[in-house]
Amino acid sequence: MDYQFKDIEKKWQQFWADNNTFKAENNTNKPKYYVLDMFPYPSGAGLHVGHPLGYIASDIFARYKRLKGFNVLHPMGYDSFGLPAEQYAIQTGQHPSVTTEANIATYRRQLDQIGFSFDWSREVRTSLPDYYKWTQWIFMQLFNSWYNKDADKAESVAKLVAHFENNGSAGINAVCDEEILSFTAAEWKAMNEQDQQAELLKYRLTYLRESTVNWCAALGTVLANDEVKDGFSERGGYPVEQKKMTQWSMRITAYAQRLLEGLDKIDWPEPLKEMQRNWIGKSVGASVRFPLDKTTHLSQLTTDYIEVFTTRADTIFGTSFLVIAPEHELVTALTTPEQKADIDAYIIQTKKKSELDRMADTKTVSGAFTGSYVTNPLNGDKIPVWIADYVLAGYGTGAVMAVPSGDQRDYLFAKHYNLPVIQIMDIQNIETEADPTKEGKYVNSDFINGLTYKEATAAVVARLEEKGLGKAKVNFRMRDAIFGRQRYWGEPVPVYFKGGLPYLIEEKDLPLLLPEIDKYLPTESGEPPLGRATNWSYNASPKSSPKERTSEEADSSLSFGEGRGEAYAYELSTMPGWAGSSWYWYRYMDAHNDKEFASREAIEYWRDVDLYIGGSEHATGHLLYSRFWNKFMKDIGLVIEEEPFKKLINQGMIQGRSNFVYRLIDDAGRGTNTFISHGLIKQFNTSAIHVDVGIVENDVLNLNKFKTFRPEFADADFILENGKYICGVEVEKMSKSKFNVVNPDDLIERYGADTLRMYEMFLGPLEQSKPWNTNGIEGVFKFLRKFWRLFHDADWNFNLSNAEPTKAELKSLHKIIRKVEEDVERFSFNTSVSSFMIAVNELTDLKCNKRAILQNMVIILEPYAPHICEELWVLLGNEAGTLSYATYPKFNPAYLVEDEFSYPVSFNGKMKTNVSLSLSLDVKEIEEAILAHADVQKYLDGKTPKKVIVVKGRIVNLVI
RNA sequence: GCUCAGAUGGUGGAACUGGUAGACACGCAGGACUUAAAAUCCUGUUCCCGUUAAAGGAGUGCGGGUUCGAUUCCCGCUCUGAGUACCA
Repeated sequence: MDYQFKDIEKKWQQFWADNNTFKAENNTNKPKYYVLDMFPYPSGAGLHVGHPLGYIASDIFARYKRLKGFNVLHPMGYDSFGLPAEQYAIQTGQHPSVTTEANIATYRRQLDQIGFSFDWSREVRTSLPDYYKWTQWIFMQLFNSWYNKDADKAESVAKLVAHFENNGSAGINAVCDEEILSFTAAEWKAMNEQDQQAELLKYRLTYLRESTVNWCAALGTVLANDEVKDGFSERGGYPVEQKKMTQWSMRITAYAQRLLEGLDKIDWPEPLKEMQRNWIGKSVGASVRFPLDKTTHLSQLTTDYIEVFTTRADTIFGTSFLVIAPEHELVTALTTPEQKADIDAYIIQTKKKSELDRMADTKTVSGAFTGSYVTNPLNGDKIPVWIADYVLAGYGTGAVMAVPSGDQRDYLFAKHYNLPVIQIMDIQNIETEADPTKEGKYVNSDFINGLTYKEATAAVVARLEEKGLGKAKVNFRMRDAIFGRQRYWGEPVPVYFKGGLPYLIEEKDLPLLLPEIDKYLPTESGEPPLGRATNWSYNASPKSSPKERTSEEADSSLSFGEGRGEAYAYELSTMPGWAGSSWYWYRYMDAHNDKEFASREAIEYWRDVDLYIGGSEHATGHLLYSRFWNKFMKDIGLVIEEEPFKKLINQGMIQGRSNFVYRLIDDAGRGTNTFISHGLIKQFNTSAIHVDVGIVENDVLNLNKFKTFRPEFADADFILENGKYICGVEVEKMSKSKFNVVNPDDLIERYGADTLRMYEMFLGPLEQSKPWNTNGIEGVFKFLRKFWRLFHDADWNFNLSNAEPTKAELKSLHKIIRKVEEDVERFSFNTSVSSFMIAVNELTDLKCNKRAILQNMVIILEPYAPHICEELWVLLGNEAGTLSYATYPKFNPAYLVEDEFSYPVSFNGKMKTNVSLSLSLDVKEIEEAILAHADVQKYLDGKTPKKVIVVKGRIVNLVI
């Protein structure tokens, strides 16, 4: 039989499913290997050819490792809480769980037909109660922990309380809110329960705090910084504004330094690490206190100084004014009566500016003088205090010392408002712009005059510390992560409120189920959708989704919780999208455990992810939060490894490749029904129209299909070139409206899954972004047919010989063994596809039909094209289902050694000739034989070369 | 603006630590088989000059450098893509 991919693929997919062929064991003597994909959000659109790219790569690697004798964990699941299902629910009333189930079914069908070796028995879905039970449980652990800076790790709040009871707040060095109280043990014990809880909340790793959030009115929720792009929501592109709200936050900043340091120990792409480093944004500098000038001031001030953060403490003598953010807490107190009108007007003007305006408008200088002064802490100079919106309230202390000679923004501000510009370096050129140089010696700088940058910085910081007016300080750009969303379709926060303070529900009551509600919209009073819930309940039986829950199961219902305003009520916001994905790789280790998130034994065996493949778009979201939760879980002894993902590969984005037809425009400017081939459009007035890539092959339009593409094209005319209509091409995002979505189902229907898998790899380097182009897929399909043919005779009978392989056949085999091993280990899958083609071409030329060669070929090819290989494996007489655990053939270099070798000979680096010699020669003999050769003599033309260079015993260069 | 990645035939791409640039595939051209088409197979295919064949020259975005030898290393520039943005 010819290669019948449809029958073969269906048969083996069924076999793998029926026999749990890829089920991973938690107890074996084999070494473990954990290959993880970023699990998908099951969207309604299903998979396009870009989605499986990373999954195919990881599947090849997982299958390869299995053949190499590893116990491989290669699971898949769904990140199934998310906005689109909820948006759909608002529009249609369809419960999000129903939409989600349907989408998952589509995803599963599409994934199955590509032939992945996933262990589906470990599937997870973040929206199921038996999963989010543990997401809630981890939230509770975070709530019950604080960060001890002295131990540099998270510790339990119980320990903190014990310390308070014995020693008061003294001796605690914590990452916490700024306005903590200081108290003795006796004072602590004298506090009432409510005050104690309020104080503890300032230490907890997940805590409630009023903060400025990114509010998206259209989505009715807050968004994390990484969910906002250019002032618009990443999902949906709605405007986002700043708003003060009381929100759950995660104290990720406690881990800033460890998140930064950990990057040096993991094998991730450098650009991705760089993105995380920038996001964490460590800057080393000093905080400096500028004492307020009491002669100008103003009784309501509660502080004696303004604190700034600077990375250039050495420039302090160049400070000619101070700028604080318009939102700074001291603004009102600092404003003198004469300046009040100016300041108020400026604040109103700033508030009106949207985030977008502020960004578009970075060149305009604006600000206002408060009327107050501070003094320079080192020389007592009187310095005016201004407000301006180029200073951000959220970074550092929200105040800067302005050094116009060294900072361009300060320079422009000083020029605009006629403030002094003080030169501080002898070689500084400040005629037209600021010069931030660190070269040269200081001038106009008191006791650091004449020093260099290095000496000066240390001297200034030392003097500030001596005076108690400053100290060296490290600042991070990263903010604590907002952890609440005003949405329905997410994990309920396992918290209720009493007296306005949050308390955890009891662990034994987990999970707190997502209640049913009548409408998926905020309440009339503006509460999140969960404000509508009247039937909160605990403890669903495993596997049930909210929709499937029966009334008996819900009989532990509690009927309070109308809203946060009640004396005793549930939290109404839900967790953000990243909650469920921040620990899911541990659940795969022990997916059905209902006692723990994963058993200790499972965690000790699997430990961490050896290889993680996914897109770089998660660099500052999922990948950062996961590292954060992992470090926390390690601190409290839940897991073993400091970093969760040892090696990470980013697969590139697959872009769309759009095709265009060109409609002729008539003299009146109207579109006609005549279409011009792409090569001829310069001669006509045309307009480009997207055309479905499905009716175009190799950029040639199928005219008949085009006529049925849309009714108005039914009687289209064409102006052709060489009898063909050639379409235009452009690379764009893959999207339905551009008619450039290529569906894997169609390709599998036409060429089969093995061809699709190999073609996706053949397309180019895994990590590189590239447009999808189906044009070359035939080549891979032909290759698989040739491979099939190697095992069959002219009448399609399976026909192999047991004869001894020839030397040439063994050479072909061992070349490919070595090549594929090298390629897979360095994730260069595209080049190994080419090497397979070369090997099969060679074996075809040799008319090879030797069992000893071809059985090994089947094993090597299995990771790439598993279906055809399974089929051939059984035809070879092996038991079905044993291929995945066959022994990978061992490379033997002896087969590649040749008797004679053709030495390329170059003259002054330019290739001129080849000389065939016996391989047994040593370097000296090669030199002599080369020089004696007639062709070489001809090129030398009587001259003697100055030098003869033999490289790696293979290449010869003569220097004349 | 800053940071990072990249630029190789008509196209996707290969060349691993500096050592025969263009593997492999698509496309294209020609041929075989066929009544014909499809399928399959064979040959050619970087550019220029030339041709019966040969021989020669140029060539990895641009300009320099190091080296016997550079797609690869160094310096400067152009362009493209990604991330980030008043971060003090």
